[in-house]
Amino acid sequence: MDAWTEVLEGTGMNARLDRDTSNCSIARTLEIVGEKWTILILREVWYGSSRFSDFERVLGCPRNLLATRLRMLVEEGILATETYKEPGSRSRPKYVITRKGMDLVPAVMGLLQWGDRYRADPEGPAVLARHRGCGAPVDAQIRCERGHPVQAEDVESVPGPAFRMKPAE
Amino acid sequence: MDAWTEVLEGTGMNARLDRDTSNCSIARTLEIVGEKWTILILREVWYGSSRFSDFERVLGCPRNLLATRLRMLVEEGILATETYKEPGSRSRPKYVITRKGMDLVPAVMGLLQWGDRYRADPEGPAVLARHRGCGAPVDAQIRCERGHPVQAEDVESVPGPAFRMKPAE
DNA sequence: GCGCTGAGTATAGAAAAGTAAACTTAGGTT
DNA sequence: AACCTAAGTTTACTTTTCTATACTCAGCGC
Repeated sequence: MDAWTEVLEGTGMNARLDRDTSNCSIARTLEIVGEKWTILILREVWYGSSRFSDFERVLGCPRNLLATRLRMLVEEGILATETYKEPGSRSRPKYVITRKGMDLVPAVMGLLQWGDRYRADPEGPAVLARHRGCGAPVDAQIRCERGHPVQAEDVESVPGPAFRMKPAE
Repeated sequence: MDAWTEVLEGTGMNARLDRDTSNCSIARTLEIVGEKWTILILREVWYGSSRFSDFERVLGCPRNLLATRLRMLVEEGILATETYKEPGSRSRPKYVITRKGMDLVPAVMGLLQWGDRYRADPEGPAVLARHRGCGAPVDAQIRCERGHPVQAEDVESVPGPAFRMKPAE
């Protein structure tokens, strides 16, 4: 009997299938970064872009969508605005990543790594990620609190403190 | 001067802004897992569901989209079909995760972890991930090849072997 | 051979996203 | 004062994706 079956033993309900999925952390993260362009904007920030025109030029994304996504990312605290000033021009806003945005890097690294492994061009990936200074390639790994590297197969999911059942109809 | 500026030194072009983004591993991964429901289906597989009716019940996802997503995931080799048979019923297909699918776990763990940190209910997350056996909580981390844990700030991105410029117009 | 069940398919309408191009704004230059 | 530029906003239109519901299909029990 697994952890899902245990919770509701004897009630005839199924914790796995009848649970409330509205408070899922994966789904909540996707509400923000799951829209088209959002992760690609973050990718460009990570690669070093910061200006509206940078994003427009490299992504080819429509200006209205770009403006909407940037506003949302700033509202969520994933990006912050600062100002820059080219000589001879007025001050304009630029976008920089925050700690909250930096904390998305492991997830994005996971996507990058999977694409590198399964969908790269024959000659390899277009971009490499490496440890600044040390220069060694980096990757996303799962680790347990005690420091052991963990295989995906060795991860189990169990109901947490905010586990709830679907409201009855 | 960073690695992006170096590549095209003196050409007047900008490697960061005028590069070809069509071979980006992040974008290619998102082509597959970026559609609505796809990651949520994988989440349920990871939590232990395997049948069409399981996914429909727990996700509340329209049947045609569910069928489309499952077919795509099988075509991509992320899920595989097996058969199951309940006593008194005919054999029916079920869906199990493959190695290729397992390799998405670090990315999904990254999303889970970010949601747990920034968007969880006050009482905590709905689901916990832990190291089977050892029982300790697990998380997604970035590591360099030499084994050091790496902060997101310490990751730099540089042009890789398949780096190309945007075709001139 | 008839109904039941799980696993789909078909179709039509609604919502979201994408595209293109014109318009606005605010300061710095001339 | 008129002009330029980056960073948007607005509008109108097309395309894609999502949703809801009805329908089909294939075996098993009766």
